[in-house]
Amino acid sequence: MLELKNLPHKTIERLSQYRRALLICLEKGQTHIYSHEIARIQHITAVQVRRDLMLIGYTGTLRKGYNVKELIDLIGEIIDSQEGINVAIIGMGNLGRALINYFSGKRSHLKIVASFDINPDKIGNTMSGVPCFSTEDMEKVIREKNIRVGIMTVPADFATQTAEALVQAGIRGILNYTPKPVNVPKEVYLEEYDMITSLEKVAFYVKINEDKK
Amino acid sequence: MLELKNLPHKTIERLSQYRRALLICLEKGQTHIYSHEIARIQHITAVQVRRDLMLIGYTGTLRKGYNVKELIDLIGEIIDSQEGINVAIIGMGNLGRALINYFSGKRSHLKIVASFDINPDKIGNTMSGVPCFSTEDMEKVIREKNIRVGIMTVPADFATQTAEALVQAGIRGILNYTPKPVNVPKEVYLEEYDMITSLEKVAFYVKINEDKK
DNA sequence: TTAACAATGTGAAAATAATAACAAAAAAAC
DNA sequence: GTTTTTTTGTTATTATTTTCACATTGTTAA
Repeated sequence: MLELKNLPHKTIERLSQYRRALLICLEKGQTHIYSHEIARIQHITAVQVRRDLMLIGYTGTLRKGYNVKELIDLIGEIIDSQEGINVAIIGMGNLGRALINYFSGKRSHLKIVASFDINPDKIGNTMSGVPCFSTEDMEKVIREKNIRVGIMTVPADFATQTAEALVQAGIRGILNYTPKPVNVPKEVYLEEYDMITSLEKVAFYVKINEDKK
Repeated sequence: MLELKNLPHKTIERLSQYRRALLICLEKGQTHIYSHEIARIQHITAVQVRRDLMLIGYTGTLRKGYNVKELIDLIGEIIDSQEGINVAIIGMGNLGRALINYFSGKRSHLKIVASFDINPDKIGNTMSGVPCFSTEDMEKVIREKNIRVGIMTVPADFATQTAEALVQAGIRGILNYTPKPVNVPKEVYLEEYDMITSLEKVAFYVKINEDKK
């Protein structure tokens, strides 16, 4: 059987991206797509696409390319959890709200079912169908709603305690958007992303490009 | 001379992160730090830290570690642009606002000097000191204010045209937060980040971990 | 003084990821 | 019906990134 565990991390990321491109193609009524078409959309090479698809065991049709619908379904089988995964957003600031709007209804297997905040004005409200609870009730709500992934969008000063509370509540994965790295036990999958780093990276390469001339 | 061009991309990202950790140490009055301390904060190995510092030519003191202040300054010399870089945010939705709050006053060499939107209610306002202009005036403002980096936080449907307009205005780097990949000429540095991909990746590894048991 | 320790710095090796090269075969062109 | 073209699938190669292993050397402690 296909060993999902051994798929390169980068391949996982690209599969998610291929699927999104493919969903757009499907909407447009396109039934087949060539590796080089996917590649052009994603700014990568066609070989890379074919290799990724090879790794997941998908076979296209020579000279016709890949069946859009089939490939979407296969990627879903690979990366999605069969029973779906419930997600919570912790911190209903601008970033938390951006994420809720952004995700709402986008992926059926990933459902944002709760948000948390400490601001009493926000608690009890609903946004894009997602109810906001008090951070104090986090453990209770996470267990009741079977929430397995938490997205942290709290201020940096609350990062540590939020991560601890999530772990305490039995969370299985954390996506940390605060600029402060957090520690979790190894059975919790942690992905950190820091916007300042991305911006500084862009600025660095802009500088380098200018020096070059 | 040190060849900045040849620093691995990953090293650049980590340097930005080391600096942030170091700034916190500096605030706390810590004068020296060991490689394994930096490593623990960033969830990486001490060897990785030492290797990165070796690449930028920084030498610590045996058994005392690295001088926090010196290292912060050196990282600044490496990744910052001497004359500073002006940045614009295009799209004043939740994400755009989150970024403005997030960055404001954080890095002196990276200044967000303008934001753009199509909503007349937002145009003319100022947020965290950043004035909002009409998207129609983008080229003019970007040239006048010497903006070199643009952060795209517009809805996906506007991604393509926004990127084209930025390129047209002579931008040198783009950080694209829309879920739609864009095309730019090779002299413009492009960094794309997609929140759905990150969330799907977390969900995937959560699934894998659970299957394992 | 000298042995043990704890840290840095780095060449070599391993792991991971991307690219090149090309065989195979369906479709199109002649 | 044969040749050319186009596209997939895959092996081999190269490039990048991380880790290992260990020499080196201040510092501490016996």
